[in-house]
Amino acid sequence: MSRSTRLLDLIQLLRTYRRPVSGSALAQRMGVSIRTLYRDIATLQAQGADIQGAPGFGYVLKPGFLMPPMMLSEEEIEALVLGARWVAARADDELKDAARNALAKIAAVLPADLRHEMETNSLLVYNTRNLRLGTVDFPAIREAIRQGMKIDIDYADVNGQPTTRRIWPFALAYFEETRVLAAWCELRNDFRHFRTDRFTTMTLTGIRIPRRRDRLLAEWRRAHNVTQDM
Amino acid sequence: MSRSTRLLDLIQLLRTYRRPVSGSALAQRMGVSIRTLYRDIATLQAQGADIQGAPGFGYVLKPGFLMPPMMLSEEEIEALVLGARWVAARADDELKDAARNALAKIAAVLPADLRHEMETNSLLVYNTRNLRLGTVDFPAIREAIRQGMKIDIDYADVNGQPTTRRIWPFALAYFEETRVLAAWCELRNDFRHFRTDRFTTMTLTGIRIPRRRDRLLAEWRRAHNVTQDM
DNA sequence: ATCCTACTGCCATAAATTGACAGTAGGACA
DNA sequence: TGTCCTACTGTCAATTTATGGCAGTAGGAT
Repeated sequence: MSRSTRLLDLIQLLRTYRRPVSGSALAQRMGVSIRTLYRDIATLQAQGADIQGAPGFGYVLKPGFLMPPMMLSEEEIEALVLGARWVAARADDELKDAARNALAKIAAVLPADLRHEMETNSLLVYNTRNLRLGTVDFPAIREAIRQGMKIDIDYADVNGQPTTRRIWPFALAYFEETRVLAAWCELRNDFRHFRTDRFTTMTLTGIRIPRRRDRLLAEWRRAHNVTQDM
Repeated sequence: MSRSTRLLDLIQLLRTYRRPVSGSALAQRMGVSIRTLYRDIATLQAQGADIQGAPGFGYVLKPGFLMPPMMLSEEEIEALVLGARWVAARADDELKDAARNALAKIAAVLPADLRHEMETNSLLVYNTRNLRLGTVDFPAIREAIRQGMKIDIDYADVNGQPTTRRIWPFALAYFEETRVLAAWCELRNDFRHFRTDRFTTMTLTGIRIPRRRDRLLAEWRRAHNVTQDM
């Protein structure tokens, strides 16, 4: 048996256990040495499997590695597909792929009739307006927001010279034709909004933002009286 | 990338396609030679994946492969939430609720860390343009499309009197400020587009459309040379 | 203290993966 | 009919990866 099929089998085997299993038991079931079993576990963990092991205990696969079956109503499917299509039409390529992949994964765990509903959904999105986005690397921005990392940008203000600022990005707002990065600005020591088409450069610093993203977002909402109820 | 992770990725890639894909396209996406791609396909088939391939066509993955998809990635969650927020901001109330419910159902199957990611996602959607939608009952339109039911509308054409038409709606297109219903018009015996803000009345007839929605959509796409790749 | 277990490093051997090239074949289309 | 796009197979040499064994560390339960 090749290693790749063995890894798939190992996941399935782990899924059948509710209580911890020892590595040697798994190794015996898979017909490999204990050393190889440890390597297989490590590989699966590297791929995102939440396998917990403790000395003297054994292994358990925490749920959340594979998608469980789901039920959605027809209208919920319509909403998801429509939203994903807007993302595909309007966001960057990486997010577009992510939307496609998300729908495909959801479709795979829906019952057949709903999957058909999803595939033949006919709510379409067309955009006629041009986006003015600048040359910014949006995946990098989203990454920085997710990871809570400071970034440096050169920003051309409306009335003034371009300035270099270190900011703490926490939200990205999608408007019809532009996108605006909401951040805490170290230069101004306050919240500031940056239109992405006015960036000239952007550098990830790798420095952690000392505040939690959701806290910054909540504070910013209070400060600007902005609400978005989803 | 190791072969085992590549095989998993390949399944997921195949899941995102509904139409046949050529082996060379897949090979390019996966970053391997065509020869290796053929070997990977063969390996997956040997493990039970129902991948159908035909010379001159490409490959399709039939649903129902034993292995459920991997859990959603952070980026996929971002894409779904962003899309749902656009729906919530831009669609009718029923669809907005549906989007919210869909996210809740998805959140319910996510592991804790990803659920947190979903809840604190900070890609926002703001719309400044006004919608010109008329007084149409959008849930009823969507229902008619889903069920494949004819409807009667009074439509004020640009250059002429309002006319009453019986139409076969099969798609609803979301533009920035308007929505357009694509339908087969019994009056003109051809495809026609109806801006929803030019309807004065709309009546569900309860009469079945004698053609399948996806067929109408495909024919309309051919006739108008429209593509939407999701 | 001791037992069961997870986990790591190292190493020599064995096995697999890979890309390249050449070639066969099936279906669509002109 | 011929041409094009594609699936698919065989072979081979170079490279990469997998494997088992062994020695050793460490954590937790009794």
